[in-house]
Amino acid sequence: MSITLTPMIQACILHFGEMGSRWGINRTVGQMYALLVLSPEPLSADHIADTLGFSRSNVSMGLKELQSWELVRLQHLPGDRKEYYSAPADVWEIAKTLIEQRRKREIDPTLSTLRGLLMNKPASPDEQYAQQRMQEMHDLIEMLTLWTTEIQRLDSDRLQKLLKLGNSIGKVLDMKDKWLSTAKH
Amino acid sequence: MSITLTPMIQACILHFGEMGSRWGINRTVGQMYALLVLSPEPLSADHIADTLGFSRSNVSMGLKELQSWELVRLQHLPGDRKEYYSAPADVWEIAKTLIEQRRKREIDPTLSTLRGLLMNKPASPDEQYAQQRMQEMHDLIEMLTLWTTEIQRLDSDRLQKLLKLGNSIGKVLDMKDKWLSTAKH
DNA sequence: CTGTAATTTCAGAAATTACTGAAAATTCAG
DNA sequence: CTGAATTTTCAGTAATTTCTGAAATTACAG
Repeated sequence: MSITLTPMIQACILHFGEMGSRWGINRTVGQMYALLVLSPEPLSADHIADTLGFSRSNVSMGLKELQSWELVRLQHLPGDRKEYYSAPADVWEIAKTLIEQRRKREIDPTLSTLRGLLMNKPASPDEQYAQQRMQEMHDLIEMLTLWTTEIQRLDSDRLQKLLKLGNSIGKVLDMKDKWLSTAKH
Repeated sequence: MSITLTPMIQACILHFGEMGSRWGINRTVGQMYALLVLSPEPLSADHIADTLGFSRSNVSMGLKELQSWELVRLQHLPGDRKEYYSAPADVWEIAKTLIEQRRKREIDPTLSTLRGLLMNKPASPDEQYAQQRMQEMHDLIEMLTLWTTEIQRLDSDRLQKLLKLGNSIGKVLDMKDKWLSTAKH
């Protein structure tokens, strides 16, 4: 039989449900996903509903949402008509998906909204000032986005190495620093 | 008189209210902050309430929340008994504060929860697998946190330069890459 | 002090979001 | 096809979150 909720696993699921809800993700959907991530085997919707004590329909909607985020894979087990769901086995894979989806849904629209507003000629000193701030926001967001895009290119192996190197990331940034100060622009 | 809501400014405020609510920030609080950021002058709570059409008490609570996030400064204008609020003039400053606060409120507790759970000896294969995933999550979050900590050290000027250099950030990461592949660990 | 201006608190109303059960739709073995 | 197993939809309810107005508190000029 599939995964059981020991107190330890339960605690983890509750925590991530809570965290999810602080980041705009429905608490029960967060719990469902935590369960999937912690489970060594794919789970059926029924099993999720039973384990977490949610209605079957709630689980159905939650899974639909997780699919729209591309966070779960759907698979059929041979000789079983039920559908089974699983999360990627690689945490970094999950994080990358989250970042990517969040960009598509929130960052990109924000950037294009800002660009749209910045097309207008300022009609007052207030608007002129406001546009200044909008430009700054736009540029900052765009830069941070570029940055994370680069980081997302790293595969898990590469990341693993970085992980082991620990915070010598500092050194990397020092290098960048040095390079920056000599670059002429 | 203080800032007026032209359609352009209004649109920006509405957008950020909407975005805020997707990231766990109350819509009206998001709007209040957008207004403060876009305003060249500090604003009184009354002015915010009038401009955005919120009740005075809602504004009071919103400002209290923004203060708890350390996102606004409170100041008194000479010869006026009212309190005036303003956002930092520097967008990067704002972003850094947001990151820092979010870390304090969500990331740190998550890391220590995970560490706590990882202290327990696994009592079943399920728990053993679950702990493996928890360890991976912990390490990934810790690493990304270290990373952003480094980035947060950059001051606005430094960032400005990076901004102007555009996406040659790619080059920086290539350098890191090269360095990584030669490093022996 | 006193009185007025300003701010905060908080109980309840309003709005939003989440969840459920029943019914509809889909899937697929036979 | 048929019908049982499974999943989805959705209208209504429950729960949560947000917002307000009235009252309480605080701040301070005179």
